[in-house]
Amino acid sequence: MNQMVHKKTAERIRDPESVKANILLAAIAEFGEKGLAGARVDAIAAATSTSKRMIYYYFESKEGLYVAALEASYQKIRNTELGIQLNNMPPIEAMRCLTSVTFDHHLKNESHIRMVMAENFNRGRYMAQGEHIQELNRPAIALVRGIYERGVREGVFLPGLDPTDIHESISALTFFNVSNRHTFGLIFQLDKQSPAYVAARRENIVQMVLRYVRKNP
Amino acid sequence: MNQMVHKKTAERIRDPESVKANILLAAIAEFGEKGLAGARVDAIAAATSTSKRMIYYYFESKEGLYVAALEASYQKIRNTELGIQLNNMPPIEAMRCLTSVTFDHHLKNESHIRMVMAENFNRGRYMAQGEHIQELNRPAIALVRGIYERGVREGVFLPGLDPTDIHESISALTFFNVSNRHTFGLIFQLDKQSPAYVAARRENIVQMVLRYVRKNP
DNA sequence: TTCTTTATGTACTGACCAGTACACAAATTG
DNA sequence: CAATTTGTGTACTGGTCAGTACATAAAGAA
Repeated sequence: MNQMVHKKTAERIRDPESVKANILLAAIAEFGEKGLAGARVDAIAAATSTSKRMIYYYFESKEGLYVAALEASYQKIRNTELGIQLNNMPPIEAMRCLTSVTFDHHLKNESHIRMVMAENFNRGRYMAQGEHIQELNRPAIALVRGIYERGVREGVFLPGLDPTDIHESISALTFFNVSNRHTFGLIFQLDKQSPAYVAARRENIVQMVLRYVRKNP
Repeated sequence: MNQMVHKKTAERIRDPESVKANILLAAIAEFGEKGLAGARVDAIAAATSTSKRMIYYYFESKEGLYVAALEASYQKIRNTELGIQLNNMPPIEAMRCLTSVTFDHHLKNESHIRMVMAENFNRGRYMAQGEHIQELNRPAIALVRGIYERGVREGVFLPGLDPTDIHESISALTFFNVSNRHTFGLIFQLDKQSPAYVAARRENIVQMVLRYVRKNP
């Protein structure tokens, strides 16, 4: 056996909440980079200011940590979301703005996109275990619905469309632009990072959404 | 040491090509299910009619097998592709048909979708090593371009659009419908497998594409 | 103060798993 | 027919890694 040598000095100051938050940040980075199977608990521990022991103390298991990290990632993205006021724009402008901002938002948050990719690869097994991830996302629909219904009332949007469906299309187009850029870029020899490409693609997606919802003049 | 007991009877018949093909099928299944990091070479071996030894004999390493499986998956999908003739339809019908068939094709080939998801999660690192994956996909663009240019000539499509961009949008909408159905379905409480949902979503995507390319009457 | 609960660090273990050593058989070539 | 090349199976190994045993300190309760 050997002697444990603990620092008696250096006054370990306790702060459970910040330790947990610290672990979660490292976990999001690692899981986002490597996925559930590829991630290493030791690597996460090394990236924290604490030890592997604490990961198991607070999160039980690698899977437990993954669920918490997934939830934290959704929480984080929710907080940094669209601070813009769309209600005082005319509906068409608002829809254009929403789409364009969503496009940029996805581009700027690759790490979250990768968490979502990873979880879909797991067929949503772990997200189903998270308690309140679902509510975190509902507001997105409310946003689209608000704009859409206003547009219908004002007679500029085609009635009878489904806001959830519109949201899904916006998500699909903007998410894929980040998630699949590697294979797509390789196959079609596109530099998907170039400002010219990004600007063109953003505008094409905006047009696609607008032509879908707009009532023909 | 111990004695190797080989069957001298039972006449091992050699057929390298079919052994390789057999391994690749098992590899696509395993990598598609678990991803590169999650896949187990032993599991792949167990699913073949041969042994782990042969995997290393023919493919060098787990990564080597992964690259080959990815390529084989693209090859496979290419072979089962759209056998329909679109050239004798009017452009609008042809575009509707292409989109709708692509939608169903993606739904029917989850395994390939998952390989592509996995590879994008790897940031395309391995696909870049494959020799001819890229050419395998070019025909898809040619198809869209053909229909689009015909539509422009006949005056029913808006000129000035980019066929690659149209293809990307069709891919995004139909790919996302499969790739992200788990998280999306969970968040918005949709039964994305129900025939009613599938039919509605297919039609909405078709409309979205058509309204994008069509010249307004 | 003493007891209990909460929080923390270090070193280890046992399972798992990519890759290999060894043996050898079947086909091919000379 | 050798001799060589190609193909195949079995059993093992060395490293990796999720999870834990043990020890103990800080904070709070009694």
